Amino acid sequence: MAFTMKEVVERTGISPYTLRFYEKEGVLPAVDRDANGVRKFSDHYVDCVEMVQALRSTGLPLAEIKEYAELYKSGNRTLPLRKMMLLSQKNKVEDQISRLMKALEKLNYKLALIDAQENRFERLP
Amino acid sequence: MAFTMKEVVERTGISPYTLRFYEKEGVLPAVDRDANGVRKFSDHYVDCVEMVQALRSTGLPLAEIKEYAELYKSGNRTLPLRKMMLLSQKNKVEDQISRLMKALEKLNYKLALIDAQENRFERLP
DNA sequence: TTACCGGGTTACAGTTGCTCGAAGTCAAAT
DNA sequence: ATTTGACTTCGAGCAACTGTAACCCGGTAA
Repeated sequence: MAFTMKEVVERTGISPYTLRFYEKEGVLPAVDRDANGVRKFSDHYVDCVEMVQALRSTGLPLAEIKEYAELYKSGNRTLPLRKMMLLSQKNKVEDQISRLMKALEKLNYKLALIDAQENRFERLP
Repeated sequence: MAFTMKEVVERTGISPYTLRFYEKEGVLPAVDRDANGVRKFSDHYVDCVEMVQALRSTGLPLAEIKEYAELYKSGNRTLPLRKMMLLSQKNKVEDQISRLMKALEKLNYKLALIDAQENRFERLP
């Protein structure tokens, strides 16, 4: 199952610029190419892309994602370290979620104020 | 109630660099100064800072926060527009939260895999 | 055949949102 | 007297893209 660049872009929502950028930076491994040098992405590669995307979406810097990828390549010896990284990131994500919830509350509060304000206008003689 | 820069930094967690940057960019209004040109922040100003922080923490670009601030300055005439901005941002925040939840699930899944892996090691003869 | 399309390459400039250092001023505190 | 901690402007640097330029290459359609 080999995907084209276009398909991977559709599947992941990551732009081709970014995919190439990740590859260049070593965040993603070098992609297989066909005879013409055209990238063909394997299922497993797409899984990698999705993992990078997930980590990135939590704000983990590329440098650390790269580190994680390298640990992954180094085999099972690095499992405990990778586990620690994931646990630490899990905590950060939980923090982020609660911060977003707070922001959401603030937004709702502001919206409620605006509603009150609007109703005051409507009640003017 | 006037606060010093230091107090505002402590209260909001925003760095002095960033506060000055926001002011310079017009995201925050010009601050009152004392005779020596030292910034003194009013209660209301700190509220503004917190609103900017909340909006920013949701990923709203500074340009749009600035726009919002300008609408705010223009008075009640702009209420409906501001309401729409807040509603749109509310939706985005909800999206973000659900994306983070997904990322969290993925992390938990990976962690579960690692646990399974670790247990397999422990069971080796 | 020619034209176009969609892919490839390198290289580099631009954007956003900070983050920080340099280099200087000034006033109050030790 | 000196240190502390504000302030100023300017400008560089960073992360993570995002996009442009200028080129190549192979397959398909008119």
